[in-house]
Amino acid sequence: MEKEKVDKKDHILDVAERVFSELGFDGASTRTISAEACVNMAMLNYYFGSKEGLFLAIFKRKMIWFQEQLGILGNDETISSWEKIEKYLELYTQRVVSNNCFQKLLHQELSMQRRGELSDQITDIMLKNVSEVKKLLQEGINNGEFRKDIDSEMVIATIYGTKNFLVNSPQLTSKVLGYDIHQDSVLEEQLKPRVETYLKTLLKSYLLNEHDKSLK
Amino acid sequence: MEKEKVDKKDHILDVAERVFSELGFDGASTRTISAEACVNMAMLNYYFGSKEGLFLAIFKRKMIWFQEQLGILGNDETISSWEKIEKYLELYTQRVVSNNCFQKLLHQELSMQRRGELSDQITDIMLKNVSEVKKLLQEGINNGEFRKDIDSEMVIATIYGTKNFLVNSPQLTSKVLGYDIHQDSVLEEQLKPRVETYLKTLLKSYLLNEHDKSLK
DNA sequence: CAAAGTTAATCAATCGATTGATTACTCCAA
DNA sequence: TTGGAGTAATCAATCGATTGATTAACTTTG
Repeated sequence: MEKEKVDKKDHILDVAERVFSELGFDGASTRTISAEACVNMAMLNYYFGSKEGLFLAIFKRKMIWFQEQLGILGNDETISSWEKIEKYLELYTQRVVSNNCFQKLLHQELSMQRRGELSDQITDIMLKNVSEVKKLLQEGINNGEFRKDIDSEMVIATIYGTKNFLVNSPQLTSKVLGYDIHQDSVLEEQLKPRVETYLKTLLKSYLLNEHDKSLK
Repeated sequence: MEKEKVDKKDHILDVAERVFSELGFDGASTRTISAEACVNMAMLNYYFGSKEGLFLAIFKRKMIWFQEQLGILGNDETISSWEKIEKYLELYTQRVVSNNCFQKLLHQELSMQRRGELSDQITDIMLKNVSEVKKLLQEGINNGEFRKDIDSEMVIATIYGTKNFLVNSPQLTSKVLGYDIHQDSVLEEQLKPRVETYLKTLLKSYLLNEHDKSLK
């Protein structure tokens, strides 16, 4: 019984996460969510108190997963700074493709100034990722691998921003690129390797010193 | 008469733009907008047909000026392709800074697939801008100014995406950059020139052929 | 049996949109 | 210049639909 209850709550959270990310907070009605989850509408309030409570429950569940992901970025001393950036880009594009629903929801909520409590928590988590990348970039500058005049913070904005633009505006992206990125197979086999290759090339030309570029 | 009518429509558009930006599309009710604009509720539908029509009218009004500038830029035969890109970046960052509320709202709407008609029309208008930039890039490739293997569509995603990331998540950006971009003065004097310089440097290192870079 | 889980029905509030009536204005004939 | 027909603009009132939330009755479970 207790286990079934947890499973059911989890199932609701799964569906609600998807519907919220598709329609936004206001656009996703409790009726739509409950219908998609095949549960009675009153169950949402029974389990989570309110629509906002449901929304918060989704984030709290995901935060745990996020903290774990942060640990993955271990410090490998055997590879160059540029190779670390490359590995980070591979990890990042992979994670984005497999979690693009939540990523979209996350940045939608991040761009809303209301519900400030929640935005602050998301911001803090994002900051941890940012500082990890900044460390990698600074390391590359210090050991002479990267140019000294690079704008680290802007580079991060480019990495995250380029991905967000592509994933968060699927209709526009699909038309511009000429294939439908709503399909998971296209996302995985077309967009992901293309973004990965592009970001590597773009950042290599910006970050690396001239004499290092020809070596690679 | 005709003039007053235009003025009133323009006044409604001004107010609606602000309210939409503050509350989002769903959060901004027609009642709120009409009350703020001191007009009867029915006037919104009388003038713009529907709430969506009102939103689109705001959007189209904003787009006209920028597309004019783009057209002028594309037809200018006196400057190089790279200089055109530079000028475009200047136009773009300037517009973003002075319109960042609405820009945020725009990409929020674009990231939701509901309200198909509205999203489709926004997408179509955006596509025009995209194709203009693509023309500039292709021109640079054809005349040998740019590298032949650049990914034009991804470059566009980087331009738009980098900006969106910065202005759509003001809390996060402010913490990362170390100054509060909610202040208009900071936005204008700090962020704008920094983004402009960064994007120019980034794209120059990616787009230009090696022998051209040293010339510039 | 009692508590937890689940359901259909319903609540008040608010939404976008529309109606028909009324006012303000334009324009042309007298 | 004036008066009235015709059009555009504006208004209060209200429509049906949908929203999030709640109730009370019912079922399952321990």
